[in-house]
Amino acid sequence: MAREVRTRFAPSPTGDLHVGNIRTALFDWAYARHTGGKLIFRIEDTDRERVTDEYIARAIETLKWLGLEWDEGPEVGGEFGPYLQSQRLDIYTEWADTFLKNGDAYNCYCSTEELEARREAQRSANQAPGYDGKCRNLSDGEIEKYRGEGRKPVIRMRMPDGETRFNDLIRGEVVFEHKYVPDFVLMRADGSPLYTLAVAVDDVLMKVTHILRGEDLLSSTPRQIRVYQAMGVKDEDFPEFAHLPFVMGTDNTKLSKRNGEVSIAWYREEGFLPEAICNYLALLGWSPGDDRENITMKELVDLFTIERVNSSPARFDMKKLEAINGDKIRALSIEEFLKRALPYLLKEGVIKGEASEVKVVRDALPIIQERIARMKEVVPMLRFLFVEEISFDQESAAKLAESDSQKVINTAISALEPVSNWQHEAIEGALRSALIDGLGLKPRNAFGPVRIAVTGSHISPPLFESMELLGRDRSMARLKSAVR
RNA sequence: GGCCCCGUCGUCUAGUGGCCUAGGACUCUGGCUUCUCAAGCCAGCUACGAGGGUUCGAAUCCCUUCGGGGCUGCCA
Repeated sequence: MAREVRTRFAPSPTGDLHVGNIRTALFDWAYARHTGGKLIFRIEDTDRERVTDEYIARAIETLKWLGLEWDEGPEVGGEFGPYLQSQRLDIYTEWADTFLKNGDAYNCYCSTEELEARREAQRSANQAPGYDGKCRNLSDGEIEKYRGEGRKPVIRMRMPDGETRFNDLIRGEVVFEHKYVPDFVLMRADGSPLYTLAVAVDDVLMKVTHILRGEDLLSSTPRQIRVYQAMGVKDEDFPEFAHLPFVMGTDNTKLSKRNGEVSIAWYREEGFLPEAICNYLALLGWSPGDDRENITMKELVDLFTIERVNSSPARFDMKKLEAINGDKIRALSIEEFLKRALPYLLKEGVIKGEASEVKVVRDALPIIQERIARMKEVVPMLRFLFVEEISFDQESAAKLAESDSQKVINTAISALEPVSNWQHEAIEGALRSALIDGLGLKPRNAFGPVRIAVTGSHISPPLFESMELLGRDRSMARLKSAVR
């Protein structure tokens, strides 16, 4: 009875994969891994006007970056391929013909304009809009007449009377009366299949056992089930459905550009770690059941069950993602941190990638590791180490020009001249005795001007370590050039 | 309009009739620490949408209601 679990992630890449897509992919992946089953990655590109090769390639890249490896699909193949629906057109045609032959489906000659007009009439008569079944039982004469007019038919599925009842793993039993499920189109007049046909055929042929997908597809489920039935699949062989709650934007509307970035590519550029994105997304609609929140991918796999998935929608919260990202960054080893930080520094031109630069970066990472929430922040944090001339923002420049600041810097220069052992302890010792003990300043007022002179900003990594990393010559030069 | 789904702190959630004077995390506020910024630590604010039942007892069960969302396509 225990058939192997086979889940599938089947996006229709009409753009970059977004937060909602990935949350679904993550759950599909986690469930497959948890059960020791297989994850199938299938591209739903029956609408080739909107799905491009470029988007498909980016979707593949994004999943790989996140570490959501699939067992069957593009690049890896599998015995039930091909995994691009655009390459399976013959299969859909064949099934549509079978449905036609068996009377489960019929040719519909209604034009788009006619349908729209009738829908409008239904609406104004306060009836539920939907196909009225006009072509369900056409006589030979009528068919002849339509053909004579040059009409090309679409293939429409016949919904029988009755109801569809299924057990959603997340929502429990759901019932749809067929009077609210009109006959739907399986194939366009040009012979191209629609989602409703392709998705059901593929799930059956690819032996998918569990369909985890967004709840927006909940009301299309009876149509899928209808296709299974027409294909002759037995009830007990139907896939199980689990409709995941939405991930929404902060303002309670669907997540979009308006209320938070959606594209995973953006999060990557910004410096969110893949494991942080997965960790956070896992918490949107699922929880491990105890107070744990910072979990690894392995723990997610171990703990993930559909039973623990929530049924109510979740709001996406950037702040919390950032908090988790910060935790993940702090958990990185220095080598790993370095590996992940380098691309950002390279991209912004902070370093060219020379070995000497990389060494400086490696030495600097420990002091900034707990100060950043996004990897991209390594750029402003470390830039001062690699520029010839530092620049000041207005506030810092003004602060530096104050006479108190000038006095502090002059004193600091004198105190630092004799320091030959340029280690942060020695630097700190010299500055403390000169500025705190000598001038009687509070640490804050003592080190502030020095910090600005050396790093260019009143916000920086720890001062003494920064000066050590910068080196004696450059540190002194910056102090001196800050004197007016 | 119709059908379907959903409803615990601002947000994500724990909670499946007594362990709940509702726990954790993020955010926010205050404090400690402190060379800035962070990190860390401590404290605080704040929730069972509403109304009826059932029960000795309800966030948990039932009904109604209100609110939010989805679908209603020759998109997926």
